[in-house]
Amino acid sequence: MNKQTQARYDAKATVIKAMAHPTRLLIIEELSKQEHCVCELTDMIGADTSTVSKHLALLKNAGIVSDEKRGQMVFYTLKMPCVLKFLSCLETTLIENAREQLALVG
Amino acid sequence: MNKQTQARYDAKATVIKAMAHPTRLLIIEELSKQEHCVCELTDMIGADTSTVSKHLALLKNAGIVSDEKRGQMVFYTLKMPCVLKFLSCLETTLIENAREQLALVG
DNA sequence: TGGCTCATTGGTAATATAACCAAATTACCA
DNA sequence: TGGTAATTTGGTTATATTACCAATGAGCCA
Repeated sequence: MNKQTQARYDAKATVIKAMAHPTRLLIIEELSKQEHCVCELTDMIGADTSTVSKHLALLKNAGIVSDEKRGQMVFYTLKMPCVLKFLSCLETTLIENAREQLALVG
Repeated sequence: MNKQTQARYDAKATVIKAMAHPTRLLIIEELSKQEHCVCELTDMIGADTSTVSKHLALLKNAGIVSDEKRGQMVFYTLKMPCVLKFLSCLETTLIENAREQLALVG
């Protein structure tokens, strides 16, 4: 395979990998409604602050969210709204898949 | 967090995780053009057959592709066309991100 | 300044992923 | 039936991911 083509697949995979975690999906969906500081997200998620911070750093690195420091707090915003369409398509597909499974069973 | 909500995030993450690999993205894009047998995909990818087979099993398990055996060969088909829209949105975002990076430098 | 809160970074251990080789399975055909 | 090709499965090793704790950095205010 072409080197440039490979690089493009790698770049896309990096972004998708950043989405590929339940906690980070929750973050994305919450940020799609409104911006949040790390502390709010930490409350919602119920994990250690450092864990949440690392998830956010990963999302930021992938270009999915952006951050802004205001006072002591850091607010995160969703930067890539098109991921939402995908997530809703995913939801639909999951429901369909479940229906199929059910049909197989009886 | 709610147990059911958590389960939904897990299910979505599973599908996205299945996409989160350069080789599997290549497979998805190729299958979006037409069905392919494992041997054809193996040629394109240039990895061991067993490696490709495992990538395909993962995609199938996630409900992204489906397979059909015809003779000795197994043909794979894309089952979730909406992933393509997402990939093109991703492409756009990557270009935008690159432009931003460039702007920061020069 | 000193102490408090919010957030990030470093370290470590447990788990998950991914590649290859080897072996097993399935279908075809001489 | 024996042999060959296409796939899958099992095993192993190297690497990546993730969670938590501890320590650090940054901003606020009494």
